[in-house]
Amino acid sequence: MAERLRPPRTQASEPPARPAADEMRLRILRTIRAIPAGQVLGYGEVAVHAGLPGRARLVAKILAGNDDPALPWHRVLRSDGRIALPEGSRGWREQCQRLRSEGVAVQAGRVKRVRAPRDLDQALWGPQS
DNA sequence: GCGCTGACGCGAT
DNA sequence: CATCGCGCCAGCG
Repeated sequence: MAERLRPPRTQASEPPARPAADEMRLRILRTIRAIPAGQVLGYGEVAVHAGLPGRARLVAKILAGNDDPALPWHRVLRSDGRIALPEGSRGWREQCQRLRSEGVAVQAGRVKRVRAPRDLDQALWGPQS
């Protein structure tokens, strides 16, 4: 066999998985659809649950271009519990309303967490205690 | 192929 | 506790 024309990628520390664009897209959408009503999740957390750690901005990108009205996009917030959309914008108001209609307490565009900031991973999943 | 952008995250101030 | 700055990562011109 001929030598490898492809220089070896130094596998010092496992290379981050890079699924195809639509694959990532599907995983992210699937994760968001899995968030139960009345609960919320951060962009970064969605990415992690989708098996795509570090792709919080990709999650945002997907949501920005989403057209599916059935997608519970309103259950996705920033890691600090704040709504990501520009305050006062149409989407912002809509998100507040949708969350409240599910029993989520929203104040000043922010969802109250049950735990300390460090436990967001868990807290975001269960704001209802 | 390069550089800029963005519904982000997190530590520092 | 509010802001700022810098890092990350794909998508897109």
